Amino acid sequence: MIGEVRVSGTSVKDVAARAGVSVGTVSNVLNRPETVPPATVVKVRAAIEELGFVRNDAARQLRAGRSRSIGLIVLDGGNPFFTDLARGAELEAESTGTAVVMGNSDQDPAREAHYLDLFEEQRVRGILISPVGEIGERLERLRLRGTPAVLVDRKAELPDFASVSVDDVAGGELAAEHLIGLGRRRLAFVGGPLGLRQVGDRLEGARRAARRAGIELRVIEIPQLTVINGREAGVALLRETESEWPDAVFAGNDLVAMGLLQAFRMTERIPVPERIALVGYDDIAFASAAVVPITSIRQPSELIGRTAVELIEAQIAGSSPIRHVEFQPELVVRASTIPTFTETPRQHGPV
Amino acid sequence: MIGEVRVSGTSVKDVAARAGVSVGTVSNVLNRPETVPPATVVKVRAAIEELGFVRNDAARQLRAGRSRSIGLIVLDGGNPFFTDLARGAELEAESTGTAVVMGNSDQDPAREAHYLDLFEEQRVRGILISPVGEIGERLERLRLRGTPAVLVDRKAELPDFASVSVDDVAGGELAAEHLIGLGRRRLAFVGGPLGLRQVGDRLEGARRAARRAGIELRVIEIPQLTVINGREAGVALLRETESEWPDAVFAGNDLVAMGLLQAFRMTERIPVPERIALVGYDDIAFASAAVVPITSIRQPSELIGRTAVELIEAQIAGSSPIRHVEFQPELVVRASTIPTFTETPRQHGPV
DNA sequence: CTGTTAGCGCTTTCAT
DNA sequence: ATGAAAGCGCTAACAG
Repeated sequence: MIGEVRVSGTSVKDVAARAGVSVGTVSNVLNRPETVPPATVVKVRAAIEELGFVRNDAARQLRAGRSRSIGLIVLDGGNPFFTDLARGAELEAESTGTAVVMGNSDQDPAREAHYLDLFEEQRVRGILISPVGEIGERLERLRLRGTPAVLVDRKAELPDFASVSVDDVAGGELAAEHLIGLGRRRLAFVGGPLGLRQVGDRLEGARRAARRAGIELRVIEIPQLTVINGREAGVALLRETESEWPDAVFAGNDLVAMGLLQAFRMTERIPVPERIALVGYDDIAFASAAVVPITSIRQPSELIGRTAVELIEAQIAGSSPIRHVEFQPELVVRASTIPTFTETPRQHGPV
Repeated sequence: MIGEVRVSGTSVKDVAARAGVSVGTVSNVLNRPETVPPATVVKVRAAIEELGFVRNDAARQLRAGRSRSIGLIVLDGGNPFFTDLARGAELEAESTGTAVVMGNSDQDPAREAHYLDLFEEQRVRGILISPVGEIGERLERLRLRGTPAVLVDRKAELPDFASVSVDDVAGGELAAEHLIGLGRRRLAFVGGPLGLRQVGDRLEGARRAARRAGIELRVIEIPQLTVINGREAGVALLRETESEWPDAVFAGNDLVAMGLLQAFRMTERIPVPERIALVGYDDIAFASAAVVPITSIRQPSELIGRTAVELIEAQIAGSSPIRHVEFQPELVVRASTIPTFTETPRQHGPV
C-alpha cells in the first residue's frame, strides 16, 4: 500500500562513508567541486546518487545564519497587480539563486503580523511588504535584528526606509483630470478603505483636480478593493434617483471598476461611458478585456517587484545609495471613457 | 546612516541567562507554557521581550526533521484558477499551523524540477503539484525518502498516488455538447500544448461529443494557455477566408477564451456568439466580466486546493483510506454562447 | 519543577 | 588534497 518510507534521510556522513572519504570532502564536492580532484568528485557524486542523498536545507541555513529566500507580503493575493509584482520580484531574485515566498495579508493586520513573524523566524534575507497600516516601528526593530525590509507600492514615511512606490496622488489627478477634460461634472470616487495609503492618495489626487476645476467629488467608501464590493457599490448607487447619479466614476482599482461595470451593465442597463464614464487603477491585463475595456492608470507592477528586490540586495550589501524609488503612473485610455475609442490590448506583459 | 545592526541574533541561551533560568525552561515556555509556573513564564517572556528574541526556525526544523510548510507547484501563477486553488490550500493548511509556499513552473520542466529539488531540500511536509509532464517516478522517489505528494488538477496514473482532479474529459464533452446542442456544426478547439494532460483530456471529451454528433472538430494548437496565445490564434483564424471559419470555438481555458474574444471583437468585428460561439474553461472570476461574458466549465478550484492539503495530511498520518478524489465539472452558461442570455455574475468566490 | 546534555546535518577552519 | 572536530540554535530526554 504505502511502500517503504525511510524516515530519517541519509546525511553527508552516510555519503562520506559510502564514498570512502570524509564529510568535509563531501561538503566540498557539494559547494566547491573545483577544489576537489575529478576522480574524487565522481566517486562522491556516485555515492550521492546511489544513496538518494538530498541536502538538508535547514541544517545549511542554521549554519549560514540566513536563508536564501526573500519574503513578500501583499495586500491581495488575488489581485493581478500583486501577482505581476511578485513575478517581477521572482525574476530578479532568481538571478542570485534566491527564492521569493509570498504571503497574503488580505488587508488584515493580524495576518500581516503573522507573516512578519514567520519570515523573521525563517531568517529571510529581506522582506518586501505592502503594509496594511503603520508598521514603521515594527520594520525598524526588524532591521535592527538583521532583516532588511523594503516597502512596496507605498512611500516610506520614515527617513531611512527603502521603498518602491508609485505616485498615487499624481495617479489620482491623472484620472480625475481625464474625466473632467471629457466634460464630466459629477464625479464620484469609489474605493476603500480610505485609511489605506494608496486609496487615500488616489482620492487626494482626484480631490485636487476636482478643486482646481471647481467641481464636486463625491466619495463612496467600500470596505475592500474587490470586484464584489465594487458591484455592490454600483448596485447601491443605481438605486438612487437618476438625477443623483454621477456622470463619471473613478474606481480605487481595476477590480472595483470591473465590479461597477458589472452593476451598470447587468442590474440596469446604464451605458458606459455615455451615461457614466469609468476609470480604474493598476491596468491589470483583464481591464482591457472587460465588457467595456477599462481606462486605467498603469503602474509598472513587474518593475516595482524587480526594483524592490534590488533594494533589498543593496541593503544587504550595505552599499546602498538609493533608498527610495518612486515611479510615475500613466493614463491608459480605453472605451470606458471614450465611446468610440478603439479597444487596444495591453502592450506589454505576458498575458 | 543604516543604524546598528546586530549581526548574530540572540538565542535561547541569552534569554535563559537574562531570565536567570535554563535553556530547557525557555524552550518549555516557548512550546509548553502550561508546564511552567506562571511566575517563571512571566520572567522568561519579559527577557524575550527585552532582548528582542526571535526563534530560529532553521534550528527548530533541523531538530524536528521536517518543516511546517507544504510546497505547491503550479503551471501558471498568473492564472486565477491556480490562485484560487492556492487560497483553498492555504485556508486548509492554516488550521494546522502549516504554511503553503508556491512555486510557478510556468510549464517548464526545468523550473518544475527546480522547485521539486528546492522543496525536498526544505523537507516540506508534502508537495502539491500540477505537473508538466510525467513525473510519477520522481514523485515515487520523493515519497520513498519521506516527502508525500499529491497531484492536483490531474489524475494519478500510478496506482498508489494521491490526486485531486476534475474529470476533464467530461468537461470537454459538456462544452462540445452545449455548442452542438445550440446547432453549431463547425467546431474548433483552441488550446495547447496538447501533450498537457488537462488540455488533451478536454480535447478528447470534445472529440467524443463531436463524433457522437457526426460532426468535425478542428484542432488549433497553441504553445500555452494564455491570453496572448489565444489572441494570436484568433487573429490567425480570422485571416482565413470566412467560409473556413468555425461557428463555435471551445477554448482550452478562460484565458485563451478571453484572448480569442479580444481578437474577434477588436481586430475585426465578429459578433459573439452570433457568428462564432465561444466556451472557455475554469470559470475564473474574470470570465463573467469579459467583453462578452464567457460561458465556461467550472472547476471547484478552492475545493481542489483544500482537498489536496487534506490528502497530504492523511498521508502523513498514515491513515489514508482515500487515495484519489475526482470532482465533476459544471457548465456555466453565459452570453458568449446564448445571445440573449442575461449576464450573471459568478455566484460564489470572493471576487 | 528546572537544569544539563546530546544531537539534528551541515559547513568550515585547522591540521595533517 | 583530505580528515577531524567544533558549533550554528533548538528541543526533548533524563536527572536531579
